[in-house]
Amino acid sequence: MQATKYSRQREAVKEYLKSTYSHPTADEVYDEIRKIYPHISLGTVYRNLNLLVEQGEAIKLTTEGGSDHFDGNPLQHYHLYCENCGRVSDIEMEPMLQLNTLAQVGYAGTIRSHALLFLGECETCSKQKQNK
Amino acid sequence: MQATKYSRQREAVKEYLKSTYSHPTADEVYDEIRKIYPHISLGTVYRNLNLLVEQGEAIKLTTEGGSDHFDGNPLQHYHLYCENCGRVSDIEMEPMLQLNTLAQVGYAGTIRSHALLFLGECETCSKQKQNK
DNA sequence: ATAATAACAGTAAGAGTTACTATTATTAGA
DNA sequence: TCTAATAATAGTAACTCTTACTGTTATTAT
Repeated sequence: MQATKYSRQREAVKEYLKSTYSHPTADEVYDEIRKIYPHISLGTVYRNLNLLVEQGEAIKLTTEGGSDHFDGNPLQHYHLYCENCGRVSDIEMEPMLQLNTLAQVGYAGTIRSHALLFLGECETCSKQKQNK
Repeated sequence: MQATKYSRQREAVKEYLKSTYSHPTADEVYDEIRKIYPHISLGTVYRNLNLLVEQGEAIKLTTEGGSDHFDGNPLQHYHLYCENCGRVSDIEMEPMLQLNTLAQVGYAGTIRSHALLFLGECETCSKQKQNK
């Protein structure tokens, strides 16, 4: 089997993800980590992000905005995708596990979980539009 | 301004989308339409799919599975993404508009709508696993 | 019929992500 | 502490999905 070896690059990726609420894309993580490890490669960032997701340390968020976003908080919670700036922010709302049950009624397959993404505008973009 | 001209290719794409529940990807639409118009180009399929979405005739579904899926039923409803085969199927369940309200509580930005995607296994894949 | 132009086919290019390869870092054991 | 095994890396190439470009064709209004 494949033992996981320590690496400072992975540690840096993990630390950064755990320290921010910005839900960065792989590219944004790359830009950030390069401040500490200027020679880190984008592939390493992707590999480690995916590894963290596999290990349950992070979550991958697929949006309509092209690139995936990553969240260092693996506890189930919901997000808003800002249709104006593309940023993702946390929504403070209880997980609605009953949605799975409701969906299962009348569905012949198996519901395992759900991904709920709110669409609209983040605080910053909302305020900017008000000032016009 | 840009008047929309008729085209048989677009009509074929629209007809196919309206006639199926398979939630095809652009590539699957391409394969289907080529049976009638063997020289249609993939770019034409993409252009028309996006046009139909803009016109409110179809919906684009972004999943973790790489390519987007398209649905010719523009009325709000939910879907299941099969984590086994990648197919998308309809979930018969009332739209939960109250989710937007719940999310808006305590969120400083603007909630406009939501995308709810169930994850699990479609009927076919569920049954296959039972038979093992 | 003709002229204007939207849409097309075919192809190239772009974005995001993963795969490959030679080198480096980590780790377990002598 | 040195050594051998090997996981992880950097750098780059390749891949998938999607959009953009260009010369040609189809549609539409006159």
